[in-house]
Amino acid sequence: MEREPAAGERASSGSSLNDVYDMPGHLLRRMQQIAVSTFHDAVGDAGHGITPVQYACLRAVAAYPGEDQVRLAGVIAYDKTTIGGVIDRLIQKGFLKRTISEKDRRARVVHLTDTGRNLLARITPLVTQAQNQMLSGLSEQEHRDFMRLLAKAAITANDLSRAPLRPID
Amino acid sequence: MEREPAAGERASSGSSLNDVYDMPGHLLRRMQQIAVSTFHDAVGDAGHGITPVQYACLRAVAAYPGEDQVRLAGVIAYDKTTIGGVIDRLIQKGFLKRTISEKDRRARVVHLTDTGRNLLARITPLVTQAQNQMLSGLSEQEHRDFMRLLAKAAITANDLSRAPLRPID
DNA sequence: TTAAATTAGTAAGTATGCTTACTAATTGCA
DNA sequence: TGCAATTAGTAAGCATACTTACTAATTTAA
Repeated sequence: MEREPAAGERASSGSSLNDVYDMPGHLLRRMQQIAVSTFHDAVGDAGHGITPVQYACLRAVAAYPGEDQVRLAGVIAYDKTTIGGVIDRLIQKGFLKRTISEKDRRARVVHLTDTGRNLLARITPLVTQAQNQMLSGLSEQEHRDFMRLLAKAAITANDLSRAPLRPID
Repeated sequence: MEREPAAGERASSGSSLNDVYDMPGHLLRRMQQIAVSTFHDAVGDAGHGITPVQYACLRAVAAYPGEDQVRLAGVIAYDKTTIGGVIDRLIQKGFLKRTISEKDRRARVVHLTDTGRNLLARITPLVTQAQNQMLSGLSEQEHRDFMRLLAKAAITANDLSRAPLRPID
């Protein structure tokens, strides 16, 4: 009834791409999963239910106040439809405000509220702590090497993603 | 009306964690985004709409045919509620079949169909190609270093995620 | 200068990836 | 043995993260 899988279809214990565990895609998904977990563990109730994506969005608005949604999306490499919903929820929570641009009536420009600014200042140290905890299995030298290679890979592959990073200026 | 952000809240151009771009969480999210894009670009129509997550699930079933959903989830570090939906869609597409376990009537055991096995064999080379393309900005030595550090980080931080890897055996 | 092309944003649809809460089945222990 | 605790799975809810398709506003170019 049930055919056994061919040898090549089984997980190998070798070190080539025969094993899912050796695929960058799998390991990157794992690390992202871990990043989200440690974010929530570290920020906890201090974040009023803020998510990693929402945190990055607040950072982007803090760095570029008064920018429109498309440009903010570019700063952190979000899809424009994604950032719309993220901003909706941050407005709902009282951390952002959105107004129609005076220069271009299609565009909506975004600003932090005082509450949003306070939240950002309050949780940023917790986020930093989570970021370090996530890589605590690496030595300091390994940590530096890893970050360098990760940044290099992300920069050179930037245009391969659907929502590339588009820096302002 | 609008208070300007304090200096510490602006994106710095330095190299510490003051800048979102230097945070592992941001870069890992970026690389995951890139991984998903390159997967779809490489697999294209040959995959019948298969996703990276569905692909990993098929690999897990190929490696461990006849396992139940919880153990399959553990093999690839998926949440058990996530893998339920993934398997639903793979059954819908005709790549998997699910039956009630004879040993434990709570459990559902999963097998590949012939169609699923064929798909897996057909697209695996394309997936491998995508995995390499994603890291094509790194030299061969950097690629090896990166993979070593990525695997080390993922292994040591395994229990920090909500759905840790739980190998069978 | 007006029509075409582009751009900003939203809407609807699908697939992760969690959370909490629940049912049903099994296990363990007093 | 019998009841409590555990376990497998699903359901419902929410937040990314994309896709395609659309409206409205602005730019470009003939």
